[in-house]
Amino acid sequence: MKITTWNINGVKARLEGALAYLREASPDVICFQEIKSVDENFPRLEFEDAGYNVVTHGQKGFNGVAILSKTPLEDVTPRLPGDDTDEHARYLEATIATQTGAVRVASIYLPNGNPIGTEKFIYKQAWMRRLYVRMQMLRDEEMPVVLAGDFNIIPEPQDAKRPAAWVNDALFQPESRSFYREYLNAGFTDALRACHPEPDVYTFWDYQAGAFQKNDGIRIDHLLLSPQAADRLVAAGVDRFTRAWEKPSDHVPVWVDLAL
DNA sequence: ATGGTCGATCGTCGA
Repeated sequence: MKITTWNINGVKARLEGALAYLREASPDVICFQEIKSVDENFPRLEFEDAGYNVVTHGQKGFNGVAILSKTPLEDVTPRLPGDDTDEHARYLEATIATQTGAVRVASIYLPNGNPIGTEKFIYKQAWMRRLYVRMQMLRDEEMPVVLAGDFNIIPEPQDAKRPAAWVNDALFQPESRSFYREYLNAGFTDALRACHPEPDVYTFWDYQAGAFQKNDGIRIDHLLLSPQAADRLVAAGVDRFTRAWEKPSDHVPVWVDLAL
């Protein structure tokens, strides 16, 4: 079972590219972030025609997440618990039946948090703390869980071509990296790093300054597996070829293959 | 040092 995450940076701008990717890669499940669309304007029919069930949690102008699955999505719950005043559309969970049972999947768009020293970084830290609480709950349910999304965290220096360029960025702050380590220490597995210990594994290249041509990237899109999912880990990878397409997203799809 | 790129939306924010 192939589960993919992709920050598409606007579903309207990326519709043709996203449909082309689904035809080519044919993931069983794909989690989108930054759909930048309200639910009513999401091109649901186009994705349904491509063979996917669709659930969205959108908002006007920015943010917004979605989960698409070849098989039905059940127990769909938007919003990360822990702050009823948080209006950002950044989190969506759903359950998908498998041959051996079920897998719980979350599409996550963790706050960017820049610039540091502002409310935005405070909000990011609170959000990371709320996610940690939710992850402990999910882990304790002892079922396969996949947290898939744009975490906006560069976990280690090896996850950036030029780590020194990010030392004042919210994505590489000690607080951000510390939360990521807490997620791993809570029992979750970084699927991509587990399968690819080599250097130069990136998922995002800025649109500016020819970053992709220079492979000046960072690894910020992650797939975290609960123990029951990690037990079934077969492979993981980055589909960086989409970054060379016309009108690319600045992120590329990251996938995991689980024997579920 | 500045501006450099996108998307949503239509002046400006978010990334």
